[in-house]
Amino acid sequence: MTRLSHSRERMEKVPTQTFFNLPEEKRERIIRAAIDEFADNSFHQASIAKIIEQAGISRGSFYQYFSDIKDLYKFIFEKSGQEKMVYIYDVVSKMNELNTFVIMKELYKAGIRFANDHPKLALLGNKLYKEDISVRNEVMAGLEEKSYQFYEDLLQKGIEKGDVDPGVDITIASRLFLTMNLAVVENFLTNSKHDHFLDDIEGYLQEVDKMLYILEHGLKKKDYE
Amino acid sequence: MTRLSHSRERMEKVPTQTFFNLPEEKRERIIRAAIDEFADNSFHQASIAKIIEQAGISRGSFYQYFSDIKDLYKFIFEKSGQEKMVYIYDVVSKMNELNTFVIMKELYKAGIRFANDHPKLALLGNKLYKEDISVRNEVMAGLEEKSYQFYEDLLQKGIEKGDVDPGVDITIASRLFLTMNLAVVENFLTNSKHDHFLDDIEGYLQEVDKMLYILEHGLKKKDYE
Amino acid sequence: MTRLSHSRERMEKVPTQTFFNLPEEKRERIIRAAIDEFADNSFHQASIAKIIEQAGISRGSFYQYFSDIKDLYKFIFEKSGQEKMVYIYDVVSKMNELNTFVIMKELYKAGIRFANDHPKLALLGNKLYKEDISVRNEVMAGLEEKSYQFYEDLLQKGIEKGDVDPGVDITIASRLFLTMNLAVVENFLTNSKHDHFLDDIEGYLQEVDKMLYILEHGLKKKDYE
Amino acid sequence: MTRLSHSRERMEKVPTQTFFNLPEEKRERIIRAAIDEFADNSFHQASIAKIIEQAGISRGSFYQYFSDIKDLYKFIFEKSGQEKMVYIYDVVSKMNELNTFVIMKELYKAGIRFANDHPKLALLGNKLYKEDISVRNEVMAGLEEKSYQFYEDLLQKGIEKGDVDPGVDITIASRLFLTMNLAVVENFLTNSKHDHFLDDIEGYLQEVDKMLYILEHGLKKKDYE
DNA sequence: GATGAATGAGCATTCATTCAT
DNA sequence: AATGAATGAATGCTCATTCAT
Repeated sequence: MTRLSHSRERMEKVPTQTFFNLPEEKRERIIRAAIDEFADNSFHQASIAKIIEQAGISRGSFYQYFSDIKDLYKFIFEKSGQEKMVYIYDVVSKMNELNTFVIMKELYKAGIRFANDHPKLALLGNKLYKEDISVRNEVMAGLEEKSYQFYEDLLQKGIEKGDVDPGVDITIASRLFLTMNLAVVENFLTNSKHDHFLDDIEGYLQEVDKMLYILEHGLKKKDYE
Repeated sequence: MTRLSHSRERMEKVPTQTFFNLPEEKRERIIRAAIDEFADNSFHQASIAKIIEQAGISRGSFYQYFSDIKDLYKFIFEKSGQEKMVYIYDVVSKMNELNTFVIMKELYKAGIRFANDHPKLALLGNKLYKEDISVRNEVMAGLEEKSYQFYEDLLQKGIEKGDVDPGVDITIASRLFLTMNLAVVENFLTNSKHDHFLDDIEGYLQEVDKMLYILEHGLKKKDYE
Repeated sequence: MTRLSHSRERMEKVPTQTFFNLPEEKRERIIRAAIDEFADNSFHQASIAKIIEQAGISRGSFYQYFSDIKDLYKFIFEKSGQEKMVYIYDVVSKMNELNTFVIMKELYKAGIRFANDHPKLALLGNKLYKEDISVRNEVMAGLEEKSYQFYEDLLQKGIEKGDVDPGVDITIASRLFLTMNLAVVENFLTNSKHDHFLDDIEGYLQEVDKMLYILEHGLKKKDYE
Repeated sequence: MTRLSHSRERMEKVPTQTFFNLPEEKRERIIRAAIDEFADNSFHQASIAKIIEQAGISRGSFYQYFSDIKDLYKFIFEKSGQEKMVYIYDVVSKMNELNTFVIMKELYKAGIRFANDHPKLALLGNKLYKEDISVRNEVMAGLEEKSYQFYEDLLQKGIEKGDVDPGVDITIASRLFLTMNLAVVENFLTNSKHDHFLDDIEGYLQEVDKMLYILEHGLKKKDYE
């Protein structure tokens, strides 16, 4: 199990070096076409034909850059993750100073901003979470675990700081947190497409507040009220 | 002429009458094959070829029973819904008497029991919620709205009963509730497949309790502790 | 060659006696359905499925009445021919007395009236003339020859009477005559469908006169004018 | 970006560029197979399977050349039209000088010669005129009108020249002319297939003369004779 | 490195015909 | 005599992948 790395060593680079040697303009065209296709279709529905057509490259070239469509999917997904990191990073850097629920709110906000600036990347990412576990495992390759770990750490620190109820199950809470995050982004994307009430992103963030209120305080009526 | 109108009056049934005229054993075989296929594949991935092969019927026969694969999908989904209702009904009948959070818990439990007894049906139902909105609309035909309405009513009554914090946004909470329910079932199915710690369903229900604890009390540390 | 009748003797009746034993209402329903289908579709496009559906009979029954769709086609075509005869008969009975070109005109008129009263039968008949020679031979079984013979006789008598130019080739003229007749009916059916200028059939007959004028006098400018 | 627009500008060609890039021998094989199939079958009866089998190409290749069978049909029909033009052109170039009935005769002769040299193309063309109006419109796309216009112009000029009886209805006469032309070619093809009396095309042209005699002088007995 | 033609297994769907009841 | 379920060959079409140039 520790020797997973063994099989990795022998793998060819994906995408191939050829792809990275491409003039940037062309490489970008391919990436853009792939993003469009993966944002519009599920992994299995996505078609190489559409991508190469929109990118304006030949069928043969595609296979010189990627061994199959999964390679491309992985690559795009990783790129998207890096892009998202830019939005998350600010929050992470302040994780120790701030109150846990403030951090949560900021994380949600970061997610919304990312979705606002890069709707297709956000869509694509959300789509992946709906894929079959087998697809997810192949494409994300353990990255999902990392996400959970991140949220678990956040909650653990929250307990230590005295913000979070130590009675909660951290594993479960982290899953809940991630699920809600996805739902929030999905909801945002749906609404922004139909463009009602979304002239300003701030308005939408208020909706998010309501959801976070529930996450923070629960649904139960407070006795002291 | 009277005859003609007779046959005309009969609405085109889906599946066809032919299907219902089949000997039960054969009909069941087809249903089982369809459930297997839809539990393993997304709507678009599911293939008629696999279904007829497993069911042991001819290509032509399939089309004498169903006008296309969507018909079959719809039929299976409705059947699944009816089956699930059996599990839900008990809870619904006691909805007025019980505390809202107890009801929620019972609803989650019912979902788990359904998933335990009919894992493939549960899987298939969960899969549908991950399909594209267009697929969902075609197959569910507004049933999704009904689900949300059900939860909204539950919460509204909860507020009236004094169980639920009137400050929460009901729409958002109901979505959260449904999303979590799906996540719970998905989690159960995943774990029960890998069969660790799930020798008894009761053990798993304790996990659910933890999730519901969060939903009820939130993540925030209680000051009065 | 004279013994064609030999192979005929051993043939089973088409349609079967069973068909003729049917209650008239049902038999008519089948005939009507067949006419509709054959008026809308070419021989090869016509589908048994549509006919039995519209007629409200079972698949099995169809094959108890007709050995295949060709049988039905033949039967319908013959019936149509008999119906048309009703319109032609008047003219034929006066063939000896009248001027040949008057007869021609009356024949065209009879064709138009038949098409007006039974548009579907006329359509179906015209369609048959557009079918492949192989289809035509199978379905009409020499009836086409009879038509030509009829026109040839008419022209021959016309020559004898002194109406028709004895210099014309009768065989060719009869073909021309039949072709034009088909064109006239087709034109009528097309126009009556789009229903302009066809409130009265008389208006249309004037158009026919123009065509017959050409047939009678030719296109050449008359010197004595 | 300039690249992208480049590929976009290129209209989608039918057949595709791929088809035209093919080695001539292969392209010819496909064309020949298509002509055979369309000469033997109606538009709806014609099958891709037969064409690719005879042409010796794969199913997939077919769809790389043509988007569907209609594309191929159109292409073959246009090619056939161009080929026919070669035969017509001589006559057209002399249209002003010659007597109208001489032109007609030459046009008929050109049609026969075309049918003699390219019997399958002629057959296929004739077949198309028998197709449903919907098929004709899709494939010919208004070309039919042009044919009628051509004949109408011929007749109009004939009247002006003093050749043609100004009393005739040009529209009707042009239709008659086209219909007869089709009948003549059809007749020729039928006879040449059964190969009696057609050892020399000249013999057949005499038959045509007889038909044109009728078209010119009409069927009526000339009084001045 | 780039190309794009070739491939064939795969898909859903239709249909005339048979045959046991 | 009537039924209608079963069949499977045939249809058009898509697609990821290979490979010679």
